[in-house]
Amino acid sequence: MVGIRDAAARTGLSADTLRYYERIGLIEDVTRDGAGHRQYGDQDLRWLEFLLKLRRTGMHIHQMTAYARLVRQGPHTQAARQAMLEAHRDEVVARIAELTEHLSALDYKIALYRDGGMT
Amino acid sequence: MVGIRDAAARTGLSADTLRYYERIGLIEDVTRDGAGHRQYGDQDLRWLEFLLKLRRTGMHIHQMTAYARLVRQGPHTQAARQAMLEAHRDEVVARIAELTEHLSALDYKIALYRDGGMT
DNA sequence: GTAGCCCTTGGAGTGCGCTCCAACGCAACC
DNA sequence: GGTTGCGTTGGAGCGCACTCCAAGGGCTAC
Repeated sequence: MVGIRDAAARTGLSADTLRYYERIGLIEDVTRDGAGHRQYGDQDLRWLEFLLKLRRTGMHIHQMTAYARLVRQGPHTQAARQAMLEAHRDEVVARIAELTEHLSALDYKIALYRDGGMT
Repeated sequence: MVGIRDAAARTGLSADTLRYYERIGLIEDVTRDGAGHRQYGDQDLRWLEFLLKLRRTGMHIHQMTAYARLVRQGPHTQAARQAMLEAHRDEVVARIAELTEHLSALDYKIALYRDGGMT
């Protein structure tokens, strides 16, 4: 069990963002210590790391809250969750393809500069 | 020479965005017809397509305006422009690597759902 | 000449994802 | 018991990249 400061340091999110994520329902209500301070367990940290992966691959916050809601609703939402992840996966694949394509254009332009062919 | 509507259609940007890009100095003042309407030439369209590539690879608007400013200043800024593009290229490569890495995590999770291993 | 349409402008508004703030609480240490 | 330090809350503010709006101008068709 770690405080919000440590949870922030471990996940790379800010303490403000952790509180924000809780507010919008991305994280289930975190347990509190005697002073009312949040205490994050291993499960919380793993969930946060997973959320961060979704976020860093461009999933929108509202989709993430939808996914989180499904998780909370229990095992009968597995198929829906799987479908969400698969749809997102396809978007990530497409994004990688787009970046790779534009990268060649960028490389081509850089080569022109290197050859002194640009004015 | 095409009007703003056609330029928007061809580049995939909106007419509003084209005017916005001009306002912030991303595009040099576009020539106008008798009625004061913008007319985009081939060179303008090629420049817009290049801007769009930078944008779609995650370059920030203010970096793009910096690049545009260098182009306007003439040939003696070639080295600076090349450096900007190379730095951006490195970011794109890093971004692709990150996406690819997170993609495996996503695939792993999807496989768990497929095997019925998730609750 | 008037209706319809597309364009112009400056400026305000929007949605996203945080980020910051003031006011306060509690616990520990001197 | 005062100070320090870390946390709490609700709500306001921010930066980005557009996006929309009202008011108006000019061309074309009828």
